[in-house]
Amino acid sequence: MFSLSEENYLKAILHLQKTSKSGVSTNAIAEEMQTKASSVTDMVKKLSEKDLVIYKKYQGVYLSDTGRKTALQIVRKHRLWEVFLVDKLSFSWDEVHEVAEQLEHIKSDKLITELDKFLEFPKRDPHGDPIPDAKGNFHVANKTLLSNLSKGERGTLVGVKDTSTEFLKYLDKNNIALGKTIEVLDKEEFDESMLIQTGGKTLRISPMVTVNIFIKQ
Amino acid sequence: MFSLSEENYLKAILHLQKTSKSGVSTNAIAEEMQTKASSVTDMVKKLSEKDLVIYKKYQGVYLSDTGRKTALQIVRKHRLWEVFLVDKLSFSWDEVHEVAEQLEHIKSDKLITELDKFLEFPKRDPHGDPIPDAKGNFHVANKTLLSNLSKGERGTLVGVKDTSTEFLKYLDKNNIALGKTIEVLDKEEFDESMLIQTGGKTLRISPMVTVNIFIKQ
DNA sequence: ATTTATTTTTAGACAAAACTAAAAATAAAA
DNA sequence: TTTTATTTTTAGTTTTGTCTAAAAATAAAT
Ligand SMILES: [Mn+2]
Ligand SMILES: [Mn+2]
Ligand SMILES: [Mn+2]
Ligand SMILES: [Mn+2]
Repeated sequence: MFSLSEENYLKAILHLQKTSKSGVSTNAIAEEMQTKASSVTDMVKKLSEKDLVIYKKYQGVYLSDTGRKTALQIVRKHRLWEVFLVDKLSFSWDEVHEVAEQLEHIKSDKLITELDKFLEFPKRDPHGDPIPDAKGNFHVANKTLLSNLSKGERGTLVGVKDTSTEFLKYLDKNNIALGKTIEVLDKEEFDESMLIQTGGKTLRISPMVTVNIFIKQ
Repeated sequence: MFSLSEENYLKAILHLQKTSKSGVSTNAIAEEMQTKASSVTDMVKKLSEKDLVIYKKYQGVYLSDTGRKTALQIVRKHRLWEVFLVDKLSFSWDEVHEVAEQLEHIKSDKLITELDKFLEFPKRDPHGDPIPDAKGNFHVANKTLLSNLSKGERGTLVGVKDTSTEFLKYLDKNNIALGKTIEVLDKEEFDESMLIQTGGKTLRISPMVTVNIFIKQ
């Protein structure tokens, strides 16, 4: 259907449009895809030809309905494979992304239907992100950043914003994990750092950490 | 490491060199890969540059040690994925090939190690073909074609030579399956057709069938 | 409202992997 | 052993996706 490259562009645009009211800029896509702006312009023209995006010169790019649907199916595959790797093949959550980046491009409807069934229809991936269903629908959790909590408040860790290996390994090292309760024992006004309690331990974390953890209260 | 195309060429050459004492010809590769001879020459030069094959103009091509090793790892991945699809995702043996052709190119050592473990180190794929281990070693079964059996002889079906969907579906339809016992009730001299008994049924099969079934006596 | 800076697009080039058409080498036939 | 047929290689294109460098458009600053 679509090339590996086209699929990656669609996914990148889907990701970027969540954090911008207007169209997604050429430079933003280039940054996200680790490529050059001129390459982005070329590809965006091609996607526009195929009616996967709406594009007017210098005006940024928007996903069309089919473009959005296609992108959501790639995301679905990516996240289902991540669940597979963690639940069945004992990967840790910081090891799955690279492999899922490859697996998400395998073309087979039956494969993904059966994988979903085999995994017992998971609703979230190992990082807490929702898994779209076959029609592209998914449940958006009402979550907030840990940085928004005040002293004395508590909640459950339901997701991470930064999914880099470095960050995830840092969390592992400090016993901070998905599903665990976090309580804000203290919040330093000066640097916005927090003293938290989780997994039976008390530790101080910097704002770089608190703005990358999603909490459900 | 190697491109998808390079990997497919190596696999094709590995496959072809089993049935030819001398070097594998350009035309044979072209036929196997559904491409043109000129394309093969180009790629063979490239593989030769990378020391994956030994190639002298007009003399055919041979796999080098690293070429053979690489090809065997692709075969290993292909067959492990086929086992996964049949054993875990309820694919039938005639549906797996196309998907395995894609999955065999996923690059991750951990993935294949863990998959092997998850499947409990299978020795053969759903078509009875041996699965090379991480070092490229595999067990060659002493099997013979059903067509070589005489009236009265029997054996177990341990493999198929033709793995096309059409052939496999024909076998399914007639209750002929891997692991089942087959007894030759009669052999017609004139057209080499056979009357066989398997799965509690008696049926007559043509030589097109008998030369594509491997038996262990 | 100009000037300056930034972003985006165009123009031209390149590498990978395929193709067609023609030339060269090898194999088969006369 | 010539002649003919087949196989293989070369030469020149094409497509996809990328790049650099330069031009054009938009945004920011004076
Ligand atoms: Mn991921
Ligand atoms: Mn994820
Ligand atoms: Mn196969
Ligand atoms: Mn097989």
